[in-house]
Amino acid sequence: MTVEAKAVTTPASPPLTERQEARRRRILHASAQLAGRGGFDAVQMREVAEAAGVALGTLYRYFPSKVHLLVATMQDQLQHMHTTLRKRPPAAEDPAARVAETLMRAFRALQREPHLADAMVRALTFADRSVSPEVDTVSRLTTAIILDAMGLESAPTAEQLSAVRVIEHTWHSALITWLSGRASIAQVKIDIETVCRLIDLTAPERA
Amino acid sequence: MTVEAKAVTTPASPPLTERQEARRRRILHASAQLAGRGGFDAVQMREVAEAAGVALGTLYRYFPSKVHLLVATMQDQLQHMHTTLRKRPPAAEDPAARVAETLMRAFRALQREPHLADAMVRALTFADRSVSPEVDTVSRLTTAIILDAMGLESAPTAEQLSAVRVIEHTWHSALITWLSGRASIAQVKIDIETVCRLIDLTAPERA
DNA sequence: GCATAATGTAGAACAAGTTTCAGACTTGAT
DNA sequence: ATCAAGTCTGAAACTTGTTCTACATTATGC
Repeated sequence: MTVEAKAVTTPASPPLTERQEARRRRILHASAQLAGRGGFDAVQMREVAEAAGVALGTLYRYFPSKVHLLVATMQDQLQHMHTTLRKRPPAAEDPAARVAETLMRAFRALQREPHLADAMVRALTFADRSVSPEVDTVSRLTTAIILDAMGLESAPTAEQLSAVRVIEHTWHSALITWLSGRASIAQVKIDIETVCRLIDLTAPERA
Repeated sequence: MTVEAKAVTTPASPPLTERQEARRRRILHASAQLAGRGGFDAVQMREVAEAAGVALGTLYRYFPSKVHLLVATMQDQLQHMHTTLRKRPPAAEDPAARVAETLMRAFRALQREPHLADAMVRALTFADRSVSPEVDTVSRLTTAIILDAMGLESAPTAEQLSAVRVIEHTWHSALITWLSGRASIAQVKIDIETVCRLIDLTAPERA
């Protein structure tokens, strides 16, 4: 039996009423919608507010900046992705290949909505300290997805966690180079496969 | 005798007059100056123009956007870094350690000017397609630095180039996490050392 | 049910990146 | 030396993220 990842969710500061939850949802939906065509620049706060049927001030109460909004959007999308990926776990045998397979699956999903990917990833890497908690949540989610894919029997070692961190770095940065047209899909694939080799290197057996 | 990296410079589109070269230099200096305290946000185009003693329109003729300006600033700084690093090549024996040592040295240099680092790295990862050529130049420079540090006897293999790409990804992304306060200096060090292990993995001897 | 604090709305106002434009200044070829 | 083309300047205008304000609506404790 493989290790279950702990639930990775927001701390849910104050409980929201139903209408508030609905507003929040409408906002995130509008955000993803606008991001879907046009990417980062197309997500204009006024438009998001209008599309969500909410005043600009309210939008800012829910998400204190455009970057907060887009990072929350990413969190939302990642959640979906995680459940989707869990449905059909990677087929490969060794952990490295499983992780590579999972990331490539995620990558193909992103390719279907490149503009949305652009908005989310750009926001993620552009986020400054004021967005750290939210970005951290996204990071934990990503880590959970990768650890899931590894299908470990037991808790990961410190070395393995380091490898996962590096994989995450590569994942984000490779996405950026692809989104900005400086790397091909094939190149991203190679980069992912290359970095996943670190997993073999840090397998506990080899100590 | 180790392989000499080819010169990595800008294509130098139209030759600039002396006064233009001086203007360009003043602009870059002002940019680095302002970035040095305050980071990305402190680099305000009007202020750069004023500090450089040029009109706003002129600034935009030289650098078509703030991101272009900051990426050019990074290019400039990297150039310095490269020559500085070359003066004292890394002491370690194996290539992986040499690269890690070099990157850590660069990292320490950045730590001395964290705000400047912030401005440059944020601009680099935020850059969209319109800045691709400039970002590419920065990337080639970084690659050159890493290959230099490896101290190869012969031209790098495709595998080694992949490893270098991944190292670069990790380098940028790790810097981001450090700059946004989500990773400690120690953590960045670990990440760098972890990813550098890929170099051993791709050494031609092991084929 | 009511007082009140919190939340939401509309819209103006502000900040900084970017664009535009008319006129002055350089430069380079003749 | 002169004319044309290209460059620079100063200043205003425009765009979009963000903040603020005055007022309406909703939620909550009593």
